[in-house]
Amino acid sequence: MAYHHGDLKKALLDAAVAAVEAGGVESFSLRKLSEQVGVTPNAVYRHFSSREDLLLAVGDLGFAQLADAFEATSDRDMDSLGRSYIQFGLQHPWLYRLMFSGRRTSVPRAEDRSFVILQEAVRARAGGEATERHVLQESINAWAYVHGMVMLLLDGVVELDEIAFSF
Amino acid sequence: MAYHHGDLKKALLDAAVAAVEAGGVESFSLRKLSEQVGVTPNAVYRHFSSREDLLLAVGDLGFAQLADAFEATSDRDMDSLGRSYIQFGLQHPWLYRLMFSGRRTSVPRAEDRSFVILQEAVRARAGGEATERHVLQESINAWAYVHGMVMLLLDGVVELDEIAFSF
DNA sequence: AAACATTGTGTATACTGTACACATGAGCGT
DNA sequence: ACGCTCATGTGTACAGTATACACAATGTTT
Repeated sequence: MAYHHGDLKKALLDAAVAAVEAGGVESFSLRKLSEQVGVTPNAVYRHFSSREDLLLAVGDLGFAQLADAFEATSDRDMDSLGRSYIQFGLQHPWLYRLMFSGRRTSVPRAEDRSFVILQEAVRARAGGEATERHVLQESINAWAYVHGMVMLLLDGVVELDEIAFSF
Repeated sequence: MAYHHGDLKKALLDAAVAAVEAGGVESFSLRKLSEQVGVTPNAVYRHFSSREDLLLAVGDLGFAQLADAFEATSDRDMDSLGRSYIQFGLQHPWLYRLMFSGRRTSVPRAEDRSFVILQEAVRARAGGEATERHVLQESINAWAYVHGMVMLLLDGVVELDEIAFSF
């Protein structure tokens, strides 16, 4: 048997992301995952303390990807950022759901690159004379708006062609 | 053994709602549920074709409760309705999550009492000369906004005292 | 080469949803 | 009142799940 897989942790994470994106959290199984990677179920426990811990890591990876997509948007006005955000959600429906499934007691924010970019856009639009609290509140409002829109789209409550997205 | 429980279906549904509200979908177990109600696990299958089917019914019940709360709001302007909506979400965090967990291929809307009330509020604010399409779009926007806000609150991303909720 | 730590395997357990055959008893027609 | 029928429950069984614990294989350090 080939012990020492190479970088099993990364392999597991990648496969886990793929599995979640394919079928969602509910269909995700440690055993199936380990079999795919070609390793015993228990091997997973050397790198993650539990299934839940692994899913948490997958979620973090999702947030990182989202931040990447955010940084990659050329025009950093609120409208463009909003569209990027929604696009990401639609491209990674199950991963996005996992990120906001309430597993983590608190989703990162201050440390989050995405939120910083959003706040800058809000500040830019406000035009200089805006209190920090106002910027924060408007950022939250904007986030809530696009987040809700993604969720409604993912749930099939609304269709893309019937929404009028704008700030 | 006491066959014919009386109204087992209702008893199961009630207990299921309670279980979901207590610990969320992931901790929900058919066996624990049946034990609580005092019946064999398989008895459940006389009334629901699967665990998933049962959870779907629980979700529907959640939507009905939400509509009740919506109808109970005295001032049916958008602000009051929005606050009712958010309050419901915060009072039933796990149930609310279940309702928007993507189990149902499409969440009801046209048949939904809540959405009708929302549309009336939007129409009232628009002041008469608004196309139906515009009313629909604004309703969706409003829904996305409050829905996203509830989700961010439930996830602990934002706190109640730092949001500035308004339309 | 020998000792040690890391990272995998093997075995076992308790729990899950659910399929299938059977038992119970309520409500009906006679 | 009797027996038939059928809805609604039980009993048994199975495959799949996460995961705890002891052990084996490998990589690393001395």
